[in-house]
Amino acid sequence: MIDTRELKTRYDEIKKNIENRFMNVDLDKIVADQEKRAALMQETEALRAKRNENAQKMKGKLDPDTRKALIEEGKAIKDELSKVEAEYNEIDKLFAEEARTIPNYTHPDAPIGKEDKDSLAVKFYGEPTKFPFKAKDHVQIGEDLDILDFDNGAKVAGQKFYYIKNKGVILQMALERYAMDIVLKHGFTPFITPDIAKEEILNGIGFNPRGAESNIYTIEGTGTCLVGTAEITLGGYYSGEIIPKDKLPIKMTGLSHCFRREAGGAGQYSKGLYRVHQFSKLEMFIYCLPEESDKFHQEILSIEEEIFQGLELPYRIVDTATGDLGAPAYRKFDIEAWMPGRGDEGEYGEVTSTSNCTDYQARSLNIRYRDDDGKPKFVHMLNGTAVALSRAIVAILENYQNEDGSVTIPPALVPYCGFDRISK
RNA sequence: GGAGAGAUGUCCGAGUGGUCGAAGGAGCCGGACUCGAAAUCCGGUGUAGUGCUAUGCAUUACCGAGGGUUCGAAUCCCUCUCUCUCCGCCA
Repeated sequence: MIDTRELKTRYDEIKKNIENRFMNVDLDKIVADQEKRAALMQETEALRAKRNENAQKMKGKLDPDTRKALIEEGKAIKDELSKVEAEYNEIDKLFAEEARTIPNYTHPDAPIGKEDKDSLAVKFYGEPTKFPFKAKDHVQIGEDLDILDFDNGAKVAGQKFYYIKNKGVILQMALERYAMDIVLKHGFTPFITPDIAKEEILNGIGFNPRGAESNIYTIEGTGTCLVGTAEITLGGYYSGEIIPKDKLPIKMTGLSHCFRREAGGAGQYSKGLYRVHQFSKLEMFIYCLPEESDKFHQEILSIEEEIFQGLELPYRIVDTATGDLGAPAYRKFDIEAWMPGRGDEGEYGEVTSTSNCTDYQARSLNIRYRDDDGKPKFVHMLNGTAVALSRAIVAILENYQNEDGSVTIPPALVPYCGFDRISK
């Protein structure tokens, strides 16, 4: 969440930001509730001070009458306090919920716009792959080669689940290791994280585990959820902690399964592996000093480029429009790889995403560092995809397909695969 | 899964319902001593709020988390989380 003390001092900026993000947040009501809360807080604290004073008076030996009078006074204070406290708790809870709906501030250079198409393509790498034959999509390629099986995935687990088989398995493992090696070269500490996290962590990262539009699977009666990304488990790792300044930046990379409900996510553009309920992903995560987060955001993006350039896949980088930013993100860059089987003649499809969430998540999760003046301050937190295995496989199968139905393995992956082609 | 023990500040650790934001130690910061250092001695040293006559003063909350009992809770009761020990089961 943002710093609610800034609701008044940066009111116009916050209001404008909500408009730019096309969000439905009633800022004036939140400010009014904040004032109500402050008034009730003062009242509560004054009563508590009276209660404490009354209790102090009763420490020593007292004659029975004085003692009785003090107890009566204490009881009266207690009754009044419990009423005021109840009112305060109600408004406090409401205000906290409302404050959480306010999005993060936005980087001044982020393109302003409502939708996906308002996002700005800031870089193109390589030429979209062309074939002298009619290109197939990855579903057809994968099923023909018997490396992907959607039918049995649906039978056993349901719609949008799949099996990976045969050399497809080796391809996925090769990709994992290939990406891991590149990320490690840049000084990240590797993790395999839990695939489950507590709701409070989800909330702190900015995911809403509840509600009809939630993309999160919750596990009935446990207070926990299946993670949609290792961003959650890596970001929760230091929750509640004060990190010594000299430990920063902390760079982590985590492999996890990712589970997403994707309610209403069917259709042409999300077929096959592109949008599924479960996939594996290697995620990068950085905790750093506030003044360094823009720099590290660029570093994550450049590592993502290194991974996709190494695979020799054409892609573009998109600077995400304000209306498409998640609430925690201050700025977000996506890499969209060329996917020849997407749409009629191929299209770019998202394969990575990196966000600078500044101190928005750190404030909710209470993650701080001790500054030179001895005061704890909130760290900045950034995340980025190293490789989302399912989507990377879409891009590889479609770009490296051959007319005979076989798929050439990208040269960078051959040492990891132990073969250079998948054919029938 | 069963039985038991525990969770206190940066760390270790004491704590009989009121004199406890919390003994004692370590660490850290400042000072004295020293040519300098070590040792020693003296002083200081949590976090998050709120109010105001604002580099300060006052006040509230925080002893794993959340409830409860009480005039008053680190201390008593309940629930939960986590850690440790033993048993069972198991890749």
